[in-house]
Amino acid sequence: MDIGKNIRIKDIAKLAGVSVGTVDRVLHNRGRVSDEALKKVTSVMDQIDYKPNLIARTLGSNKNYKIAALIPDPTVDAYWAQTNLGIIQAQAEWAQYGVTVDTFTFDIFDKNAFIGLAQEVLETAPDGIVMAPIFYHESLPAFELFRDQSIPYVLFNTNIPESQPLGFIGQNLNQSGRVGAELINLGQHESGTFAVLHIDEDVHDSIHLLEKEKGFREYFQEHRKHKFEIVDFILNPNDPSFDNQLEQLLADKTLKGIFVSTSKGTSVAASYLEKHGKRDIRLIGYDLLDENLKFLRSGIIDFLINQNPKRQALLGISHLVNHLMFKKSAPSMELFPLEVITQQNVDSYLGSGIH
Amino acid sequence: MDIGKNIRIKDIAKLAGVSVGTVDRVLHNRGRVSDEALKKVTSVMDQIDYKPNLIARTLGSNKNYKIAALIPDPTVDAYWAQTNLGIIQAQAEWAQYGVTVDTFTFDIFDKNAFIGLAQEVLETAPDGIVMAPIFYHESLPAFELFRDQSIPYVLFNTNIPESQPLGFIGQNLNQSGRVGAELINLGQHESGTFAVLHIDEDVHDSIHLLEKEKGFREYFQEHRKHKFEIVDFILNPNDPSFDNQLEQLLADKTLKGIFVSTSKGTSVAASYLEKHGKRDIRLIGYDLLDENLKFLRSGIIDFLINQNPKRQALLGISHLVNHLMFKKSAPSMELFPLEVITQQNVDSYLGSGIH
DNA sequence: AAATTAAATGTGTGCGTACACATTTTAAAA
DNA sequence: TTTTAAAATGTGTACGCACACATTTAATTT
Repeated sequence: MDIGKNIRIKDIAKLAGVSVGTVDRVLHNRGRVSDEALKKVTSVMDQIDYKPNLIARTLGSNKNYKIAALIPDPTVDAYWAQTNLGIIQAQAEWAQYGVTVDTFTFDIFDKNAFIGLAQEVLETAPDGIVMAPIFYHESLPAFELFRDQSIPYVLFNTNIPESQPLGFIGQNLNQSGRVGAELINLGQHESGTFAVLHIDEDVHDSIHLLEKEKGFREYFQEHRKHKFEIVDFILNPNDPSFDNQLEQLLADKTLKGIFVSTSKGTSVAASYLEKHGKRDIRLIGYDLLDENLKFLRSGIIDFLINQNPKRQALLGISHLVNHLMFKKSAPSMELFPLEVITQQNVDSYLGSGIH
Repeated sequence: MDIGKNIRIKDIAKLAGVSVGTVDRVLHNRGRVSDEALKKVTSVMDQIDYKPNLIARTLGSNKNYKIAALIPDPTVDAYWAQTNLGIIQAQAEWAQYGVTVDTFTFDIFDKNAFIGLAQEVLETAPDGIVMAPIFYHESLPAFELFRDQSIPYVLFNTNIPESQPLGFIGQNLNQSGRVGAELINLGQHESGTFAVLHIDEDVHDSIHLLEKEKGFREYFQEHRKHKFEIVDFILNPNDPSFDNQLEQLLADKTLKGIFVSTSKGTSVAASYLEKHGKRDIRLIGYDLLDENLKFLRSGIIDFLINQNPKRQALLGISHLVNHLMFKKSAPSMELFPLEVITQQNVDSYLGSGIH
């Protein structure tokens, strides 16, 4: 049919017996077209399958887009370091298309500084923003500022749907907790105790963590026949009683497994298990951080659930670029698969570029 | 630095004090340039970071690329049906860029017809080819034909590295078998038997399957402390003794788990386990086929390893388009992660568009 | 009917690259 | 030195779209 040449605006104009200008006005409905001409053009449009050449469109406009990325300081946290890698990769990928990405980092212990940073971002007048809104209350006024300037923003890691972002990239946290529960439960036949550990310097994403715990508990309500107790810890490594609390937990002879809700906490828990020689306690945690990988390979950690922070950032930026540059709209919510990482498949994840 | 305008060929020409034509000749080294001019241009190139505008480049050439996809008949096999979905998605994705994908299907039971099909493909004079070379010997002459016409080809599913394709998309099969072994071994404390089942109408990808088995066995050689026996079956559902062989296997009271190496065979084995009420035997299989999902959800299948045929095809075509249209080269081998699918994370895989 | 204004339509140019072709410079032959 | 060929370099155009601007046509007003 359509082999060889593609249909161009010019072709439509010829078929409709009008000029390309008129076709252009119809296509983008910017008025100033007579009913007669409109009818002629739409009639042609109905018969043929016109697909605008996105390449040509983009070449014409040829704007240099500036994107701002707001993330927690990657130098003090391995999780956000991975996020940063995603930003760097996106930067490299889109540089040829004239996209620049400026990263703005904030201190996860200093909520109040956040809004100031948002202001600072605005002063650079970016064309779009990607951010990880880990401070709920402090993010809301930032969103308002962005909307006032009608700067589109994409969220990742944590969703705040009521802010109506252009898009969200992340995971279903409740389901993530369920996966954790499933993995910890696998092949456990005797009764005993499971522990859920939230290890974090701050409670900054407690909603985040509690959502996982909720899913974890739901799973057991639905699936468990035998009697199992779930104990719950919210631990701060800076708390003087931190060591004590953990040691006490490990002293429990009936302890069968530990589910750690944070990526950083995973390796902390693992080092305790290692120190006490508790290789038989199943440990489930989050993310492919170097520390975690070490413990996964040595068998202390049994499973890691991959949140793929790198890819979250990468896709967030791609989402924005597609919107700005190609005027292409992607689904407003992209939920990543809940990847289960084991000793045997971990390398296949590390090897492949995107994942 | 580089904010605002990007460096264009025109800019380089001005800086070097030559014309754009000369710069063009240097960039694409098509000769006809004096040593002096060459030096001037390369000197400028060393100082600045020129990145050609891929959009403009593509617009200029503006060829309509025709890609041929060679796959087994998707109407008779759910696995290849998924592959076909990937091709269809790629088709939709690239249609706007003037790329057409023609699918050529072959009968997996008729090896001899394959070379004829390859000939047929060549007659349509495609600009590139993606194929799943499941017939090793029959594929070799096809590759030769493609190379004679210098038509680039990308392989997926099965690799034939010695044919030096433009790229390969697939998985590490040995490691895949290891993952299967790891999952089957998880939490098994008593001694017993594990079975490896190759269920397939034909032995067409036996190398494929044996590679998985090799990895499976290697894992046990390295990890198992307790005594476990591995039994091995190569089954053909069309064989009259098929039922008997399977029933006999299930009669073994020490049987702890089954690892099925094929996607289709997975649901076949599952239906037997269901029929005999053997819910305690761990079953590991391949791929998110509808049949398999049913058994995974009902708990007959414990784990599925996702080969992601859809994405393999999708990426294979993208690889080719990037090569042809954007002259961008991707890594020549893309090994997908070995995704472990469970009851609890399966929906997160089905939901997300790409995975 | 002529003049004025508004509406409708058409024309032209730039975006950055690649490539064909025209022009200039240099080297070799007469 | 002039002629001729070859090498080097420069110029112009197409690719498809968007948008600014020029031109034409229709509707009002004088």
